[in-house]
Amino acid sequence: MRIAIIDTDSGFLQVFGKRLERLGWEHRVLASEVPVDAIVAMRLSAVVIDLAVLGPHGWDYLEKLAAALPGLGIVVCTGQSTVAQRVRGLRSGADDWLTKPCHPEELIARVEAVARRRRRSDTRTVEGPVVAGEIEIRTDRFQAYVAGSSVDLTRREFELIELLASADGRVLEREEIYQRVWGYAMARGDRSVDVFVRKLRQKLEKASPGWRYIHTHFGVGYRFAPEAADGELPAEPPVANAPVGKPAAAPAAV
Amino acid sequence: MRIAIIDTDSGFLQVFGKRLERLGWEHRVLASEVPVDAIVAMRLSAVVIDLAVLGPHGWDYLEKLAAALPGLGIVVCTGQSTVAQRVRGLRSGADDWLTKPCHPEELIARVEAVARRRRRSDTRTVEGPVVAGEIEIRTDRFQAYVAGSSVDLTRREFELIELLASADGRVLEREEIYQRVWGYAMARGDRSVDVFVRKLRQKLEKASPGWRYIHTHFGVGYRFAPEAADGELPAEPPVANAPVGKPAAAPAAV
DNA sequence: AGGGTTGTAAAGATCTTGAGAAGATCTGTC
DNA sequence: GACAGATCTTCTCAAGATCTTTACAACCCT
Repeated sequence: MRIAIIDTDSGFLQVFGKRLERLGWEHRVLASEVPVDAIVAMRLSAVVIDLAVLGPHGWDYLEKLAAALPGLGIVVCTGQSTVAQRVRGLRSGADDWLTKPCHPEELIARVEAVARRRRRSDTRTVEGPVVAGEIEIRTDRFQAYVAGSSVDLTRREFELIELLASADGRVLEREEIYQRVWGYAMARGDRSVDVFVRKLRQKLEKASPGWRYIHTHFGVGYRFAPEAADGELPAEPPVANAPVGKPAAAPAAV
Repeated sequence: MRIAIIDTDSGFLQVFGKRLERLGWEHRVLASEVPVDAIVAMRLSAVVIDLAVLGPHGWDYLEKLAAALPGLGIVVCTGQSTVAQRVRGLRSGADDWLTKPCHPEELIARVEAVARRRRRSDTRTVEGPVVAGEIEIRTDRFQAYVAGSSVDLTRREFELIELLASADGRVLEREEIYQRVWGYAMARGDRSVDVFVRKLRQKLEKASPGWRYIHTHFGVGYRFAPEAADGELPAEPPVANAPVGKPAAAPAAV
């Protein structure tokens, strides 16, 4: 959840900001009017605006903002107001109007409610496809491709490779993998993860021979990292945290 | 605009009702709790609820309603309440919460704001005809054509193909399809989507043999992509998602 | 060398989908 | 208001995919 707050009321900002921190929402405070284009660039879920900060042309701004970003949630949180003002604000494109002083929890709940609606429209954030080695992982198709042709992964296989690939080179333990792909705790002695890693390796090997993608870390788990089979490492910068025990590729021989 | 009001406060109902008449909104007053299914059948844009009327299990009702009709606007308009209650209501699925006594104009503006947000999701903008493979989808006529002659799709069939085609190659899960075509949440075990996909395939096959349009993604859902049956792919760019609404490659074949 | 880990394979269980068709519902007409 | 036709739902069955489990071999580390 990414939101921006256009306000200058330091007390309000402090209380609200603290709450947002705790929720882990990315947020940004804007002390004054910001060009609509800039707001567009921020890719926000919602904005909280105190119309008083914007002065008389706040109405204008509201309309422009709403028109430019029909998917953006707009919550006006401002001081005392008349019914006519609130109606005007809502008609201008605001999704909600809250009067200060207000409880931060209520503001958050209202922002959530507004964003909930919004989310439904542009479901599934169109993320750029992830590319690793020769394979390309496309979340929007639940499938991986090599040179444009499908690797024919099943649902579980796809979710597994997606998880591994998104771990960005870290080693993932079986428990964690299971938990995140299957959605519940792994029973002791369950070998499902191993079995699926094998299936994945098989399919990847067939589709992209000459590359190794999934590496075993004995006694720990698996790590995803595209690696040309001939030992050519695709310029992997030595990240700060050296993985437990085995830093580089073990069989770096050759 | 069709709305329902679940309330018993005659004064409020009278004032508000009169205002609605003047606006020309279809509306219906429900004096007590009504089964969620009945609400579904009413095909509403929004409901206004006084939680006090429903008693202690109003929260439950709110949740059920919101879950069954994710697209329905829900505005709670009720007497004095605490912040905690409002937060709970909003989290349960209410889109807005207004405290009585309230000005009817504000209530209307809020219902409008909520409905506006809702409508945004099923954006039915008038776009030029979409062409995919041999078929042409004309939103303005609620019909698809091949070589100028109608494919004779029923309403649901049309809405389904329109949705799939507009997804631009993405895989859509059954839940999402159902939600967007039928307008409410899919019951577990409902096979309607499958049945309609079959009907669509049948009609498309008859009208445009030699092409495959709807592809099954086992365990996930369906994906729309015109594809000549002989394996000729109509030049589908491997990476980067093609811009929406671009028939593009379609006529390449033939 | 030995105990615990992992790779491999295959059988069996489970879940999904395609297909047909009966039943329910809607719509317009008489 | 009853009727006929179209449309939508729901149900069942069977084929097919996928997932889970089990067994055993190969492997790693101490």
